[in-house]
Amino acid sequence: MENCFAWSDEGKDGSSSSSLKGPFNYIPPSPWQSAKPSSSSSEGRDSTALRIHSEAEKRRRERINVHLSTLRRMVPNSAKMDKASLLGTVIDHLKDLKRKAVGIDCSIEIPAEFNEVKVELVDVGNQHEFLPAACDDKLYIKASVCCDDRADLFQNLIKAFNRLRLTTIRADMMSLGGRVQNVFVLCLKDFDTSSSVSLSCLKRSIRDMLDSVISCSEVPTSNVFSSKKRKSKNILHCV
Amino acid sequence: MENCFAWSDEGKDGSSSSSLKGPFNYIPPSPWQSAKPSSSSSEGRDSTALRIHSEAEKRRRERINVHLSTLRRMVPNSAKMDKASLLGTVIDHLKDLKRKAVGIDCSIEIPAEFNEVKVELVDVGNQHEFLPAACDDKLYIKASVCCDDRADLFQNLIKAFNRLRLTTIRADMMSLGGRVQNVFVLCLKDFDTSSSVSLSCLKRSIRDMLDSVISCSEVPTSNVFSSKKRKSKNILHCV
DNA sequence: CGTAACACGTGAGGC
DNA sequence: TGCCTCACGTGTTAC
Repeated sequence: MENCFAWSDEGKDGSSSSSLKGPFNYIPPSPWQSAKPSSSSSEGRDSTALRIHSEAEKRRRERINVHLSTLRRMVPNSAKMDKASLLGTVIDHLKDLKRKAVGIDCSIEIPAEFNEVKVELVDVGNQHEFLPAACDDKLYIKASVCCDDRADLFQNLIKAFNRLRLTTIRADMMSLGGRVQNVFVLCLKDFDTSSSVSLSCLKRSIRDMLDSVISCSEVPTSNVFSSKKRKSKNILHCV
Repeated sequence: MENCFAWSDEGKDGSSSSSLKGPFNYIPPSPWQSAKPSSSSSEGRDSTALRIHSEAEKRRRERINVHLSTLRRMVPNSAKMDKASLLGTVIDHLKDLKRKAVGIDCSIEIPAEFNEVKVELVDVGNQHEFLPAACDDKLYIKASVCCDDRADLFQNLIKAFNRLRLTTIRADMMSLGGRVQNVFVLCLKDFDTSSSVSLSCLKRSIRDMLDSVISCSEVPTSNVFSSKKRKSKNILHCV
């Protein structure tokens, strides 16, 4: 329904068919002899110009709306939002992500007193609407553990990740008073997005694995960081 | 364009009133006696309705455009971009930041063979057009050093930051083969955005300070990480 | 009935 | 000149 007024679509033939345009009954100055290009053909040309103009405008609107739809897919809970609100939340997300991107929001926190294991999917974009953690056949997972510091903890965790075919992309760590908080970003490569693998099942496997690693009661022979080092780390992260 | 011919839309009142629309030269039925509400006021009411309708539409457009302007300020080089392209770059930035936010892009790299000091302002938003690193009177700076690992390096750096009244927000570190790469996010609080402080001067101060700290030739008594620890870190960051 | 949101076609102005 | 972008007013639909 691009142009319901496009009666003489190509406009080649002298179609007086054009007549009706607009809601009102007008005899719009139809191109009487459209075959004749010049002379008094300003009318026919105008209608053609108007047509291609409105079509171009439609294309422009569509281009914008496609991008808006993409943005709508990228920010959560934005379905049924009007355009202005959508852009508003996009702005908020952008600010938020800019702060996150440089670590200002300090997502890694002081190690808690109690042991804790967390596993969550990492939302990396828009490729898969209901599978936001997948991107380019890679699934990203964030796993964090908080427990007593042990010398072997770190490599045990890495080994366990490898056993689950998870690649460690990045690790943040913070140690304080014999407690340690580790945050890992893991990557599951060659992830088949069409498979019916249960993500919650995968998450549970990782969680169980982490639980077993940190509850493995080895002697806390020595902390990872020397006391001197730990002292300097105390200065850190207090913002 | 479902029904472009829907002139007698609701068809309630026999309003041919709506008449003027479109580009044709009509004397728009101005509210002759606007004081008189009813009677044969379908004309006046319609024109009033049309007016508030167009005003509301104008407000809606403005709301959207305000947000677009904000977005334009938030993404670089987007002045003089048309709306569609602007939204496209916003989408790209959003994807990019989402990846950065979770550390997938692994901005911290393997320590290089040569010593290196980098200082850069952190772009955190839109508050100040030509001062993107400032936000809520805070100036954020990212400083990274790459040098030989020494036991005292870390706290010396922290102390030096404190001397410059810089708060350490976050520290990433990676050690490999006796070399260390540290990345700090620093915050300069109560930053007066209206002052004529030269940012390049501030950056130079920080850079000079870092240079002097890492070139201070103390004996590399012991590395920060134990060899066991370093081994496990080698597994890391290889993606 | 009002209100709000959207798509549409069109005039204006910039290369 | 022609194409592109934008703002505008309007028709239409949904609550």
